[in-house]
Amino acid sequence: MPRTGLTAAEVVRAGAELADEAGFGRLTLGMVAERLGVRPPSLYKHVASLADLQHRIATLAMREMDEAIRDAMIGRSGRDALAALARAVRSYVTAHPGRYTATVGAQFAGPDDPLLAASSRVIDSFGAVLHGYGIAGDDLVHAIRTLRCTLHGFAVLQAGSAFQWSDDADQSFDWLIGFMDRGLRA
Amino acid sequence: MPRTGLTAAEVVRAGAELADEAGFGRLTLGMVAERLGVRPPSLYKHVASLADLQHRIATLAMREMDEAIRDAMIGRSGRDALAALARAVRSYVTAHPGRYTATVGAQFAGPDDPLLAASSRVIDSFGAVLHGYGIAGDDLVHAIRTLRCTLHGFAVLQAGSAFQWSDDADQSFDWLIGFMDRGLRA
DNA sequence: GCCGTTGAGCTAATCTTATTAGCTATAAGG
DNA sequence: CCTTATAGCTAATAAGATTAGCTCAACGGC
Repeated sequence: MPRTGLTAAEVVRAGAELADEAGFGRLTLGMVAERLGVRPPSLYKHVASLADLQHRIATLAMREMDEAIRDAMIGRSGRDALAALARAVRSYVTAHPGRYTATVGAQFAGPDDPLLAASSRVIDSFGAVLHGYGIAGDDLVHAIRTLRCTLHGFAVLQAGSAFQWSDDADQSFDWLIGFMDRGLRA
Repeated sequence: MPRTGLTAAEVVRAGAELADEAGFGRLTLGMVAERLGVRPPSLYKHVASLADLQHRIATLAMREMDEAIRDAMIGRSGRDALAALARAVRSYVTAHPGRYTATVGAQFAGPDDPLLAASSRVIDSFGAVLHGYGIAGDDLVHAIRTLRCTLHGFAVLQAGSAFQWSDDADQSFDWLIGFMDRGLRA
């Protein structure tokens, strides 16, 4: 019984990879265990349940996406920042559809939920973009929600490969960015 | 063994109601069977599997939403039509979160899939709105996709009750409509 | 009104997966 | 070297989907 020296982080990583490969909805603890070379019950030493693993994958996704967004937005503002943010989201979701899907149904467990913290950081980047558009006050919260809806909608459809977007996907995405840019100019 | 006289439509209806009540992700054949007063295996005389039931619920949702949208849009054009469409979607998703969620991961089974037909009719309404904005040609397909992303994003968040939107939800939704209206004016 | 056929609904059984209980031996600290 | 905490294991339970095969109610033809 050689100790594998597993950590919770490795379990979540394996789960995230499998979610991307097989689809979040098809993720099972058996798959994760096999990938890690252990038996399914052993995973319970690191995560509390399948639901817990799913929640951790969502948290990982939010953190990774936050980082990708921040990297992409450095030194940009206005429409340039908006486009960078949107493209970062698109890249992340395309590369990690399973992880993004984990965030879709995820609920915050409480005020200390790390998923909440990660989500808030992403929202902060939305706010930063809107700052460049001179949006503030009451409008700010409405605009943040609006931006979130739009990008989330794109991301959900992308993650579910619901797009039949033939070869003009890039053009449509550019159109989407222009659409948001116009919409944010009051 | 009194024959219940069940039909596939009734099974789907019961499934849709339960999805709205308990959450799409928690829907089980056992729940549906109990609601209908039969044993779980009996459902297989009407639907092929749980996945089939889920797909049929998605189809029902698309049809119902299509009808709601068409009713709401009658005699309207331009921003008025856009607002009517958006509000119809919002009403439907609020009333039927489980059914809408069924549409999220749904895939088209083929060119004859009734879900495809129902979805196409909804998309037609999107096109009708855009017609009022004078959008045509190459832009039309991009604008349809953009509108779909935005409304789908809102709907997914609404269905998942991911909004903490306190009491200013209506204002935010109005802002969303204004945002789309501005974005569609080229 | 009687008879045969169809199929709706049933019970029993199988399979997959999540999850718990309880054991064991490894690795780390003294 | 010895103690102890615990990672990982096997065995067992439970929920849920699904299949096999039975039975009898309803319907059409006579």
